[in-house]
Formats: sequence, C-alpha cells, structure tokens
Amino acid sequence: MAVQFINGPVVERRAKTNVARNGSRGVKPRAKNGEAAAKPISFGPLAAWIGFNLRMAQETAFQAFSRRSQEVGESPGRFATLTLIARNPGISQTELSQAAGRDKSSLTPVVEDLVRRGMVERARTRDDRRTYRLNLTTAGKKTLTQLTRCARRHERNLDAVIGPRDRKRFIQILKKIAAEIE
Amino acid sequence: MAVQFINGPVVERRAKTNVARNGSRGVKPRAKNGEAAAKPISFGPLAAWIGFNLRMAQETAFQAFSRRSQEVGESPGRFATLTLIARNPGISQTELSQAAGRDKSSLTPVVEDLVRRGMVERARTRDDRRTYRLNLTTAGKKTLTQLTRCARRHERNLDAVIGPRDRKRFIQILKKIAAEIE
DNA sequence: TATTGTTATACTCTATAACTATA
DNA sequence: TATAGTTATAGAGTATAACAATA
Repeated sequence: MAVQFINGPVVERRAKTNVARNGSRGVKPRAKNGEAAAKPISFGPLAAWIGFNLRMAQETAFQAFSRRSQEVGESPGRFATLTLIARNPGISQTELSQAAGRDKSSLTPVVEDLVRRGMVERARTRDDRRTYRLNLTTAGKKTLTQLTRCARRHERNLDAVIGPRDRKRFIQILKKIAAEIE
Repeated sequence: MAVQFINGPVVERRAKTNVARNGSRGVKPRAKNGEAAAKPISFGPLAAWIGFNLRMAQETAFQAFSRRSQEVGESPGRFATLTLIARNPGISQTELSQAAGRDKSSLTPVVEDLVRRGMVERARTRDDRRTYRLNLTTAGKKTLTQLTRCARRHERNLDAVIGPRDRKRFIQILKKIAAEIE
C-alpha cells in the first residue's frame, strides 16, 4: 500500500491480477533482478503535513485491524455496531445510528444482517411500539469477545510502535483533533 | 458527527432530513428545553484505545479538509491525484495507481475526468506507445494551487491544536505507524 | 404533526476479470 | 507472453426521500 492519502479502501483488498505491487510499504519502487529501478515517486510537501500523515497512519492501522477481524469472519464495521449494542443494552436503532454518526436508514441492513446471523435480538418496546430495543445474543457476545481480542492484539502493536512514554500525550492530541478541528 | 470509528463517510454529508443531530461533537446527546436528556451513549473501552482515537481524529480532520476542498469545487481525492502528477511530471497511469495504492482500473475514470475538465494532459510516449505521460495543464496547476492553499489553512488549524512543542514527535509517531504496523 | 424504522434509489470509491493494442 | 490502459461489472458503505405504523 502506498499513498491512500485521500480515499483509502475500507478493507484490505490487495490487487491480485492487474497490479504488480511492490511488497514494501515505502514509497520507492523496488528494482528487481537487474532491471532498471522504477523512478521513485515524489510526494512533495505532503510528506511533512500532519493531515497527510494522519491519513496514512490511520489507513495502515485500519487495514491491519481489518485483516484481524476478517480472520474472525467479521467486517470491522460489525465491531463498531456490536460494541455499541453491548455497552448500551436496549439501545434503539435511531440512537445507534446517531451514536455511529450515520443516517438511520444506513443501519437497517446492518442490523438486519446481525439479526439474521443470530448476533442481535430485536424486541419491540411496550411503551412505544415504534421503537426496537437491541441486545446482543450469546452468539453476538461471543463474536464481540473475539473481535475485542483482535482489537487488543492490534492495540498492543500500536503501543509497541508508539512507546509507553508518548502514549498518553499521543491519545490526548488525537482526542483534541477529533473534538476541535473544524 | 459521532463515532465513525469504523467506516466513516468519505466526505461530509450531513444528514439533513432524517436525523435529528445534536450539534456537538461529543458523545453525550444534549437535553433540549426541559426534555429529559437522552441517555448518554457508552463506548466502553474503545475510548481509551489508540486505534479508535486515530480513526476519530483522522475522520474529523479529513471531513474538515473535504469541506475546504469542496469550496474550491474539487473532491479531496483530486488533490491527491493532482499533487502526484505535479510532483512527478510525465508519470504514467500505472505508476500513478501504484503510488496511490489503487488498482490501475480505479484510476481510469479519475484521469478521464481530469482530462475532460482540462486539468491534465495525456500524451502517448514515443518509445512505448502503450503508456501515457500525464502532466498538469495551466488550469490544473491553478486548481492545485487553490487546493494547496486549502490544505495549508487546514494544516494551520491542526498545528494550533497540537501545539509547536509536540508537532515533530507527533508526525514522527504517525510515520512510524504507517511504516511499521502490520 | 412528529418520530421509528423500512424501502427505493442513487452515489462514490474501490476491486476483479476480461479485453485491446502494443511490446 | 507480458504490460498499459479500458471496459464491464460488482460490492461495500453511505445518503436522501417518501412511506407505514404509531405516538
């Protein structure tokens, strides 16, 4: 993977047929057995910018987590949804969509899929029969546990890269960006 | 915007009709005039995780840049493409796709659009008539200048949030994540 | 009238596979 | 046979608008 500084793919989908990828993450294409090296690509001033590097780091980290969650057979998006339901038992679909920052219509197929696969239960509420209460089933809890394990391993890798000294401040800055950037 | 810790929309598309958004970025829904406050949403352990915060920060920053580039009438993706062509004059479409980490087929409509709108020139090479050389036109350079200006304003905001003391180390960590996380 | 969830529809970005024209 | 670029097609994730049921 290389730039992705604008729109990265949501999950790792390595191009298999069409592109002869160079295996390295770096910018410089590799010369292979005696061929002339392909010319290195320049990214200009971008390489020094925060926005660019934030994008690249997030992209890489997200793809790594994607791979892990796919080993469990789930998309990373399911982790989000399952976590929110687990931590907020009985949440309604509208509340869930607001928490996730999505339109409620976007959630319909997601919830449907989770219900169909036995991860989530829906129950009408008594007092307002328009809404559903969502809860995890046993299977849903199990899957969430697996995904959480993936996330922890991933997190350990990030920790190792960052180092204990800077971790706190790093997260603090990320939170500040999420809260304050317009 | 709220969670987006998994799949954020690529550009800011505020839900206008269906969702009653609370204006704050924060997690806690606001109580409005005497109504009972909606129950606050819990994110569980996620709130302390690097991956989660990286995602949230990048999402917020990216959306902010999206808004700015849309003021210029371009998608943020065009900034990527134009920059790469500008910094690597005569680059081929395949090289461009590799630099961007995308399949070359994904680039066809993008380049086509830029050529149609007079931003990019394509010329067949003499020695290998399969490949094109891509270059910015005057209009393309002008647009890139505008986008670069957007990016600089955005970058200043990020700088202000991070503060001069931590900036260098912050970028260093982001680069390390992009390079080392598996 | 307002809200919850669904449906219909469309858009963006991306990929894979097969094709063409060249090498 | 291999490569550069195109075309056809598909899929994931998202949105808007209109709707039925309910409040």
